[in-house]
Amino acid sequence: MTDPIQQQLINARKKQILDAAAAVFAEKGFHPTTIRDIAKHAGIADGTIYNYFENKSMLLIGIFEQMRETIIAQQVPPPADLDAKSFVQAFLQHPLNALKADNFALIRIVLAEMMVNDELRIRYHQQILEPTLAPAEAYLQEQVNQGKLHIADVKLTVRALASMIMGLILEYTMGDDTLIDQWDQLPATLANLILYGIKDKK
Amino acid sequence: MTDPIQQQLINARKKQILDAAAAVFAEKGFHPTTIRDIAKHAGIADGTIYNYFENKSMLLIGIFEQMRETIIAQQVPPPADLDAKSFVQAFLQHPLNALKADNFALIRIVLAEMMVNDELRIRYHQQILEPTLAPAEAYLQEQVNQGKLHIADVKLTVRALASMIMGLILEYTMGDDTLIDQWDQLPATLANLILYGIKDKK
Amino acid sequence: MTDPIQQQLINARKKQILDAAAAVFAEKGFHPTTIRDIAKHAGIADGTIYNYFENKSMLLIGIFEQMRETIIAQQVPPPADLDAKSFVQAFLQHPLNALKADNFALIRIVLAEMMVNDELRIRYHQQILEPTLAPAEAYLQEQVNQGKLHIADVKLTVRALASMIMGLILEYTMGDDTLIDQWDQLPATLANLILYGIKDKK
Amino acid sequence: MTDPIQQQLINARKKQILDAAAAVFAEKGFHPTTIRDIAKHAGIADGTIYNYFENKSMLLIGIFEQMRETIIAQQVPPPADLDAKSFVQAFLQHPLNALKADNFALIRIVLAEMMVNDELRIRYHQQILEPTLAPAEAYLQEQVNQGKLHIADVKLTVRALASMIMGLILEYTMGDDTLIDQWDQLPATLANLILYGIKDKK
DNA sequence: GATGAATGAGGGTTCATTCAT
DNA sequence: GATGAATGAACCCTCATTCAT
Repeated sequence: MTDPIQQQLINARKKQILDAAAAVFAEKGFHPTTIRDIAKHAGIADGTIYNYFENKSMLLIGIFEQMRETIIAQQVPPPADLDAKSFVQAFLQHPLNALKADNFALIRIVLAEMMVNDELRIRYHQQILEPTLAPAEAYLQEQVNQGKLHIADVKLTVRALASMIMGLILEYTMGDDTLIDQWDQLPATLANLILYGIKDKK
Repeated sequence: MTDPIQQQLINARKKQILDAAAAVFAEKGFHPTTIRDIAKHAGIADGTIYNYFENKSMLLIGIFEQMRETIIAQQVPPPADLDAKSFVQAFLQHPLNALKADNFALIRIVLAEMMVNDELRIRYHQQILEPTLAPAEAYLQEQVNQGKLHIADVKLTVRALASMIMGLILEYTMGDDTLIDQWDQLPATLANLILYGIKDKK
Repeated sequence: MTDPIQQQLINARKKQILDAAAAVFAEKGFHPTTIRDIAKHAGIADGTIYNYFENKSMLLIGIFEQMRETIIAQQVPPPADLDAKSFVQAFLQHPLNALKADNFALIRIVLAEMMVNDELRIRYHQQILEPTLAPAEAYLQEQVNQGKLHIADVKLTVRALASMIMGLILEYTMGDDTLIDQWDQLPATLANLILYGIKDKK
Repeated sequence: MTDPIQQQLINARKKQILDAAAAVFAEKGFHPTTIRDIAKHAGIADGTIYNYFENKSMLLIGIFEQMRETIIAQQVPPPADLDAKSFVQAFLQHPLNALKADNFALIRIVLAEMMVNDELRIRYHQQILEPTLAPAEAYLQEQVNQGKLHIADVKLTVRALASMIMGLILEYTMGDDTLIDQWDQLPATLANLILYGIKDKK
C-alpha cells in the first residue's frame, strides 16, 4: 500500500502522463485536446490514463500542482532588514523568472482554464496567490511603519503589483512582441517605476 | 442589397442574438454553452443563429466587437498640454470604469477564450491594445522629451501599466475580495504609485 | 406547440423508433443492443433517437407503455352478476391472449429488465397489476359474501392467481415446450382447477 | 492433478469468490456489478477471479449451480402412498421455503438474467425444473389412475402449479407487499385452493 | 497461484451544423 | 428569413480481460 517502489512507479507513470498532457495542451489547448491525443503522445492506452487520473480535468489540475510546487519551492520569505529596492526587484524577478523557465504556451492554457474553472481558481488563490502576497504585505507594512516607505494602502498596492505581474505574464504568453523582446529588462524598469515613480522630482 | 431598412432589421436581429449569447456565456461559460441555450434565451430557432453568424466562435467575436466599439468610442486622445497627473489618472480610470459598467462575468469569459483563440487575440492586440497604447506612448514620450517626466523606456513602461490594468481586471473578475471591495480607490492609489513611487523621498 | 400535425409527426417518429427498438431488443436483448443498432434498424441517425427519448432506458419504458396501453384498453370490469366460471375463465384468458398476440421474445426482455429496473417495476405494479387486480378482488369478495364462493383470503388468492398467470407467461417466453404446445387449452384447464380443485369430491 | 488437498483449496477459493459475487450481485444487479467490485468484496485481485472462472457470466452460472445443489439436495421423491393433501402442501412448501431461507434479492437477479441468458435458461429447465416436475407428474398420474384425483391434463396442470410457484417467487422478490406480509400462509391457502377449488360444493 | 497495471474495443451521449419545408 | 428535426462525427469514459512479474 505504501510500498515505496510501487509509489515511485506510480509517480513516474503519473509524471509521464502529465508530461504528455502538458505537451499536447500547450500545442492544442485544453478543450481541443482529446484523451486519445494524450495517450498517443505518452505511448500508452487511453484507459491507462484513467488508472491515474479521475478525468480529463484532473490532468489540468495535476499540471497546475506541478507548477505550484515549482513556484512555492522557490519562495523564500524576505529578510526583515532587506532594503526596499532589493525587495521590490526580488518580488518582481521571482515570478517572471520562475515562469520563464517553464513552458509559456502551457501557462497560457492553464491561466485560460483557471478563469473558467472554479476548482483551479480557488486553488490558485489559496495555494499560490495568498501565500505569496502575505509575506510581501508584512514586509511593506513594516517598512511603512518605520517611515521608510510611503504607501497609502499596502494591501491594495500589493494586489496591484501582483496583478501587474500576472498581467505581464499574460501579455507575454499572448505574444506581445515588445514584452518578449525586453523581458529581461523588466525587473529593473519596474523596480525603478515602483520605487520612484515617473514624475520628475526636484 | 444595401437597403437601409433591411440593414436595420439585420442589425437588430444580430444584436438580439449577441445579447442572448452574452447573457448565457456570462452565466455558463463559452464551451459549456450550447447553440440551443442561446437560441432559447433569444426566443428564436437554432438555425436562425446561423443566418447571422457563421458559427459559434463568431458569436464570441461579435461580442468582442461590441465591447471594442464601446471601448474605442470612449477613447479621446489626451490633449498635449494635459498635466501628467491628470493623464495618468485618466489612463487608469478609463478602462477600469469602462468595464465596471459592463458585465464582469462576460469579460472573464472573453478574456479566457482570447488567450486560447488566435483570431480573438490578434483582434485584441490590433484593434484595442495598440490603438490605446500608441497615443499614451506619444504623450509620455513628449513629456519625457520636455523633461517633465523621467521614464527610462517609455514603450516598456506603457506596456507594464497596461498589463497592470489587464491584470487587475483579471483578478477582479476572478473574485479577489480585496480588489472588489476597494475597486473605486484604485485609480487614485495607482496614480500616486506611478507618479511618485513608494520610496520615501528627501 | 400543440399543433396536431406536428404531434402526429412526432408520434409517428416515436413509434418508428420504438418499433425498431422493440425488434432489436427482442432479437438481442436489452443490454446487448446498442443505440446504433436501433438507429440502423430504424433507418435514422443515432442522434435522432435522442430527440425523442431521453436515453436508452426510456426506450424500454416507451415499449412498456405501448404494452400497457394495449393491455389496459382491453380490460373491462366484470359485470357483477357474471357467474364464477365465466369470470375465472375471462380473468385467465384475457392476459394470456393479450400477450399471445404480441411478441413473446420482447415480453421476455421487458420482464427481465422489469425485475431489475426500479422505475419499470413500479410502473408495472401501479399501472398494470393493481388496476387489474382491484376489480377482480371486488368481484370475488362479493361472491364470497353472497356465499357463492369459498375463499379464505381473497386478496392473497387473487395474488396467487395473478402470479400463476405471470409465471405461465414467463415459462412460455422461456420456451417451455409443454406450455407452448397446449397454450390454448390452458384457460379451460386452469378454470377447472381453480373452481373445483383436483380432489375427488364425494 | 486430483490432489484432494489442492481440490479443497480450489473449492474454498471458488466459494469465496462466488459468495462475494452473490453479495454484490444481490446489491447492485448483474450488469452494474464490475469484476472489480467482486474482487474488492472478496479481498482478492481482479485477475485471481479469472483463475477460477472463465468470465463474468460463469460467476452467475456458478451461483446458479450453488442454488441448484441446495434445491436438489432437499428434494425427496414423494412416497407413493402419500395422501394428496400432504403431497400438494409439500410440493408448494418446499420451493417457497427453500428460497425464503436464501437471499431473495439474489434470486431476482438470477431469474432476470435467466430470462435473457440461454445457457442459464437451459440449465434451469434441464437441471431444476424437469427433475422436480417429473416425480410430481408420476405421483399425480398414479393418483388419477387410482381414481383418487381428477385432473384432466396432469402434465399441463403440473406446469401450471410450478408456474404459480415461480410467479409467486417473482412477485415476492419484486416487492409485492401483500405477498411479503402473508408469505407464511401461502402454502395452506394454496393447498386448499388446489385441492378443493373456490366453488361452493354442496 | 496471485497480483493489478495495462489494455483498447465499445458504448452512450452531446451538440455544432445543415437543410428541407 | 425562420424553423427545428435530422445528422453523425467525435468524445469521454468504462470495464472485462490479459499477462508480465
